[in-house]
Amino acid sequence: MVLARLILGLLCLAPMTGYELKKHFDSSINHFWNADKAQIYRTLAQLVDKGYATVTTVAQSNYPDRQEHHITDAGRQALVGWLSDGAAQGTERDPFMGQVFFAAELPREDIDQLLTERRVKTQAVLDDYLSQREGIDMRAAADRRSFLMAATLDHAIRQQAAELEWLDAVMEHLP
Amino acid sequence: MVLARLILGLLCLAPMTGYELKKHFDSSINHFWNADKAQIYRTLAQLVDKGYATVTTVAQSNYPDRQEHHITDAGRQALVGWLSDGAAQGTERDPFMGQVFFAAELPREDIDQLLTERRVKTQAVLDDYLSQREGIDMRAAADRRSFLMAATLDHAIRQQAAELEWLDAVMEHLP
DNA sequence: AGTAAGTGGGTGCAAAATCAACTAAATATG
DNA sequence: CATATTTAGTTGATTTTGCACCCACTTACT
Repeated sequence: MVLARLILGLLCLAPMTGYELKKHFDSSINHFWNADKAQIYRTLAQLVDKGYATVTTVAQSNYPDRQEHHITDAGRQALVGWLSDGAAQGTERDPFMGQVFFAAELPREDIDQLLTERRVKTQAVLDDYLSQREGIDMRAAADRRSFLMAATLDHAIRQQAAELEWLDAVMEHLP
Repeated sequence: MVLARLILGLLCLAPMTGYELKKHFDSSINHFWNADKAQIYRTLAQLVDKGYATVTTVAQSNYPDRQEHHITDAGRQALVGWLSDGAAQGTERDPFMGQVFFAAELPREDIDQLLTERRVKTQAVLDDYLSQREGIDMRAAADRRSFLMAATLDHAIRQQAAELEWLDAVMEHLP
């Protein structure tokens, strides 16, 4: 359901193929959502037969035909409906915290390793987000759309930074 | 998969019924995972027929029989295997950030309302976490197990606090 | 006396998500 | 020249999750 709305959101910015949607998910949406391509294509099909999008086949000289998906007015309404229906509350879900919660089953050095490993990964994710942000933040304050999109990336950056601080605190005080 | 490990982790602390597991999820695990009770009972059944747990029916005078689930050695090994298999990296997934990402489709006052509403909810979640922490932090530094369990709650608290700061920043600078 | 909430355990079903493979041509890289 | 990678989309099988319902009995509330 959320995926359907996110796809509508992207189609609202520009008509797109499933393939392009997948690339957007991998590049700009990845900090708060991701999706398997099979799931994207199937959701796209659902959107079409609900009347939220239409398809037009665009032939290309060298590459396969593009199945361009265009949002309809009904689709735009559905999107706005979702946005107006109140702030969503996603259920927290982090397998790593589960590992930490039960990490006492491991010997001390393995716990340290677990935390260190996560620290490396978190730092890598943070670096990725920071480099993503470099491309946008100059004109981000300009229009509202860009500002809000950049803001979600900032959120992810803050979350990763907070996690690094937490990891350091845990590693320092672990008895 | 993750749910199965979390259940094993809880069974590792003490033998339990599905009902008790659900209560643990709702009270102490909720800041990083939650689970439907149907899902818990089914996963429990899977654990039993994989040989990771055994059931013993304990009759009670007044209340229904308890199907007490005990972790086996194989179960303990599976748990430790998961913990040793490297730090998990959960895929970020927050529908609210999706709403923010596309919020420019809404008129300005609706955006403010969306953010304000989320702020209220986030504050409520934070308050809940803070009150949960009050019951544990005195002896939390004592043994490693309690420390690690409390640490995951601290993580959730930091995340919620970071989100509040972010929300305030967004509301202040939104063009 | 009647209703709610708690204890304990389930079933059925439908969405949603994941994994893996398969098609098929073009272009880039070694 | 051979092997990836990119473009574009599809199918099948399986797992995970969520929601709604059902049983039966007990204690607490009003």
